[in-house]
Amino acid sequence: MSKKIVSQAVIKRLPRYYRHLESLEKQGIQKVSSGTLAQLLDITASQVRQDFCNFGGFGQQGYGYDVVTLKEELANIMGLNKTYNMIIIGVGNIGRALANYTGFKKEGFNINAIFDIADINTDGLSVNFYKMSELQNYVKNNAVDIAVISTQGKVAQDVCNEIISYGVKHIWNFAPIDLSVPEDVIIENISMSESLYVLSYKMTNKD
Amino acid sequence: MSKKIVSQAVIKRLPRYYRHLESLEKQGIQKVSSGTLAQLLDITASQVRQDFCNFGGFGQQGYGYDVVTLKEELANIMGLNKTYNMIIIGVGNIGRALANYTGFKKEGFNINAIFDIADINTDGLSVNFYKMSELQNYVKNNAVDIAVISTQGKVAQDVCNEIISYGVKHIWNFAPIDLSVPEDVIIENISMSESLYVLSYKMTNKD
DNA sequence: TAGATTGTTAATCGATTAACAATC
DNA sequence: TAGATTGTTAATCGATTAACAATC
Repeated sequence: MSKKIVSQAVIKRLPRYYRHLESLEKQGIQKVSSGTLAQLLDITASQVRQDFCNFGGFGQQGYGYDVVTLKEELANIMGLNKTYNMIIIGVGNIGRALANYTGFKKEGFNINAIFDIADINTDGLSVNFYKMSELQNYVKNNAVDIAVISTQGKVAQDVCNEIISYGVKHIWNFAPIDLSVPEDVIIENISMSESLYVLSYKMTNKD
Repeated sequence: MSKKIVSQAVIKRLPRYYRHLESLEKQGIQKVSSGTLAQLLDITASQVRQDFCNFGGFGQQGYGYDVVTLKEELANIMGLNKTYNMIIIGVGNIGRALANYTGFKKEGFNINAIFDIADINTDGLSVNFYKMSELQNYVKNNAVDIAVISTQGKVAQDVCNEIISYGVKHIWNFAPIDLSVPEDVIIENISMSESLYVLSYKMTNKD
């Protein structure tokens, strides 16, 4: 059965809903209305209901949404109930930060290894380090659901091609480049410089 | 004179155009057509021309766009021809990575100081460290165009309020929270977890 | 029951795409 | 001149907002 295609705009709001629901849960709040969620996300109540309607609707007329249930539904939709094995390629500042960040683990994202071309300073690195030459062998012997690319831009495409050739299908890309990948490979880009330039744009063009 | 309002979607594409133009320039390519740019960004040529038309249009019929000129125009539009004084608040993994990253400097983004509540390990930190108690005084005596918030989510709103009270007007937020700010404060959010969850969504829902 | 609030359809708004005259 | 390609208007498509019957 083919699901309705959910728009990119909706998908990007899901993590925000989730975050606010976590916070409501922590505050011991049991139910929430589309109006309240709308205020929290700074969108309209109509949009909140439309968004959830994409997935079937989780509310109850006259009551609203049960916080825990809605949170769990969103976790399922986003695949946060699963475990992911990840590796990082590129031990720059970002690679190092990601390797040492423990926050993703509680949602099932495990960072198992970090790779670089060069022998690097592994002081204070809380993940096993390997040389790039060991990558192929590593991927052969270990599950790798997601490869994080945190290399410099100029080598990112080569690294990307290499890991895809080893069978990795999902890439989280921090390198400042638009990577080309085959149709069946899923890629998500995050770019600090793009974000900073947008800030700079806003500063330069305030009304 | 009030400028035409440029949509968020267009603004987000500007850094990508810029990046590809830098690359074309480096390759020694002098002119580029909307069609070629469209291929590079994986959008339509029509959209490329519409985007530039928002700012007046920089091309020449029958020829295309001059790479260097277009790049410079976009730099001006995004405010990359200026210098920004920045401080970082929060010496976690991300704060540390940003402090040590030197790549933004060449576009005029200078990171001058980094703050934290606690006395932290300043080994390998390439930016001056201060305690939060010194923040007010620092802001009084030094220009701060942009404050980067890289604290934990739970203290981010307090930190945000504090720096705004000292007169800082522009915030680059890495904390996983939707900050409330006065109307005249400009904020740009970047969220790793949101990006990772979008990836996880795509993996879970590949049609 | 009366009030609240959802799910969903219809209306509106805005962004993307198509088309083409202008012109280099 | 002929071919290429822009800038811009019009058409289409998609996302957001409004409205309201259903119902808890």
